[in-house]
Amino acid sequence: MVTPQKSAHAPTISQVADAAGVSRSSVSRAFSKPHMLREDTVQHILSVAGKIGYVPNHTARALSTGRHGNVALIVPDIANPFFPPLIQAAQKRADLSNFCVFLGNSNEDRGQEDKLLDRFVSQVEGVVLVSSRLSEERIKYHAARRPLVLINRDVSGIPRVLIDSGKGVAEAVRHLADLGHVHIVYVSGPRQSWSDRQRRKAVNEAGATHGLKISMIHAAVPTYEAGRQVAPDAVATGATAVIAFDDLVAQGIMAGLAQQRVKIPERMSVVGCDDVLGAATYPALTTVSNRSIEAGETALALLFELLRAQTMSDMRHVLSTELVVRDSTAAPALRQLP
Amino acid sequence: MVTPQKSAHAPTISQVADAAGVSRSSVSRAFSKPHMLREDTVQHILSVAGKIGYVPNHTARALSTGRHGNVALIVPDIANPFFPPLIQAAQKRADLSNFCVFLGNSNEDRGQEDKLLDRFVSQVEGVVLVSSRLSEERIKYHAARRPLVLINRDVSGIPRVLIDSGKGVAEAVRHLADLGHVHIVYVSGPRQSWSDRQRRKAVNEAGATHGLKISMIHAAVPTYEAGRQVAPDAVATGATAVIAFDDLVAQGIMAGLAQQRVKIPERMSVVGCDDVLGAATYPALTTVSNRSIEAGETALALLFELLRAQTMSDMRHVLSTELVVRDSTAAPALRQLP
DNA sequence: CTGTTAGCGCGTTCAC
DNA sequence: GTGAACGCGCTAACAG
Repeated sequence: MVTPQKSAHAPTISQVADAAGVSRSSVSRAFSKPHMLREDTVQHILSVAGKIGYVPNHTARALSTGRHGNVALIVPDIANPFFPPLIQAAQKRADLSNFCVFLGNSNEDRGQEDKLLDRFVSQVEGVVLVSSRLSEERIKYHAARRPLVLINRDVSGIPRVLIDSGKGVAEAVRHLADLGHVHIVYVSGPRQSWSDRQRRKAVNEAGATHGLKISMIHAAVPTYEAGRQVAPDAVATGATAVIAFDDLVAQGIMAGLAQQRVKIPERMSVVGCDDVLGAATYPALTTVSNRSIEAGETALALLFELLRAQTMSDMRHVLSTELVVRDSTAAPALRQLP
Repeated sequence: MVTPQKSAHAPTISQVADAAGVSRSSVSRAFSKPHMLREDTVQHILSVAGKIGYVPNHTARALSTGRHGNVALIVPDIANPFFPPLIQAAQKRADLSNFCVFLGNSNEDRGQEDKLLDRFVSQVEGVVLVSSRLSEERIKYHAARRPLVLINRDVSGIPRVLIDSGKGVAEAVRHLADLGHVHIVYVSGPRQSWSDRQRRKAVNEAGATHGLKISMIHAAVPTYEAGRQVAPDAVATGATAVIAFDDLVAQGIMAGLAQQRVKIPERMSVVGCDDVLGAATYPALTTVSNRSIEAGETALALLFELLRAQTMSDMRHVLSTELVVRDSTAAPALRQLP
């Protein structure tokens, strides 16, 4: 039998005070502002507290100070491999400042995101919204209630960290042009995605610069399966190289191509985005770095700065990306066999 | 400029009371026990509250009631694809009961895990520990402070949810035996892992049952890279099939084999575990299902039951697994070409 | 340096 | 059905 002693009330500050023969404020200080007490009284109090098994009550402290030592981190889909490293980094950074993080999963749903925010607001000091699906209006509403930092969402007036995949994608286009490709296809991602807009724009612009023909195909959702399904369409465009919205889609495309016996990279070059797969595909995927870890760290650093300064000029931190060349790209076959 | 109005205090229950011309207790009741008030006064209070923008203060309520509406979920490595679905499921289940979840990442470090627990204890009503690295003693200590449920850790007396991969692994061995394999190799995972012990035991026992020769190889960490590195060793054993600790290792092995031009499944069959990759490998990986989603749901259901009942008989919920046959296993080549 | 006095915002007795 | 008083555990003034 398990009998959690909920009733066996945890020791309070008063009990420690009595046992140590001091006032409650002294006990409080011994824990939060030891430098205000004499060295030996601190030791005495701490030892008595330890004996009794006293642990400061976080909730009571928060009610009194308004400081909870918690931040909220909301992502659209924790199962998407893009986010875990970001979350981990954010967590690590928070821990450094002795903060705990509430993780929220909006499930790509703005209603859910709104609801989470409401539930969190009264127990956190700040919020980080990653790839928010909220309207600008709602974002501003929440930002007015609590310090708030955005990742991969560009709302002027709200501190934000942007991963600019544009540069990396442009490099990818150039890389392909250098290899001798003259026709490439971009497989786009979610319409509402800020990132997709960046990438599409970069493909078009860089394509124009290098005089390439650009085709566009749309993958409804950024998943392996969606990628697999559009693979034939990609081949049908006549392009000799494909740039996918992200690595998952790229991986699906590679599988689809393999099914059709289209050799990679000989007959078709493939480029991913976000580098979430590492070299774990075969052939190893050429992709665009993501810097999501730095994004997580930076967002929290920004948030803590906001908390400290109480005010902050319109911050817009952009992280650049670059191409990571592996084995899924090569010169097009036709050029090699003149 | 951004100026979060920390000082623009959120509306309190008193302000609502004044504005609505009722006492504070009435406002309190309107939110927590509406049935104790007349229908129209509830409506009135609620509408006034909405107009003012009042939101009940979670912290104050928790201090008063001892109920926070939060649970802690601690995992060893959020970036391991095994956990996100579990976390997501747990979150969904918690949301159903209007609970928020604190996510903790122990980073495979028991010290960190202990520290997280201490930080969480005073702001959560219960805890779920996934694949805990803590000693039994510490687990029992924490379980005595708060209702606690374990996932993939078997400590008698503590409610626990176990994913028994043993059955699925046994099926895998049998599957290979049926295909005609007579010598297989198991690539093991972390020594401290409860799951690895289950799997190794199952391989040995099922191997004996079917009269197979079993070799053992150890991958220091369960990663793609570790798998890739041991691939040659797996070939060197002379086995015609390999069962890997998990899908990541299996994927690494597949890459390593491909480098050596060892065809899969013709020259070597590969079986993974946990089914975290879906069919996203090429060839699609035969693996053992994981049921981590149910584990997450069940653990939270158990926890809420514990919270409700205040006591619970020694619960040990085990989830069985099964083999998922895809394309990475086949009859050994030697048998096919007599 | 240390003790005293007020709250933080809310839920919960009790009377009315 | 509704209001007044008290307490949850702690910290922030203010004394001394």
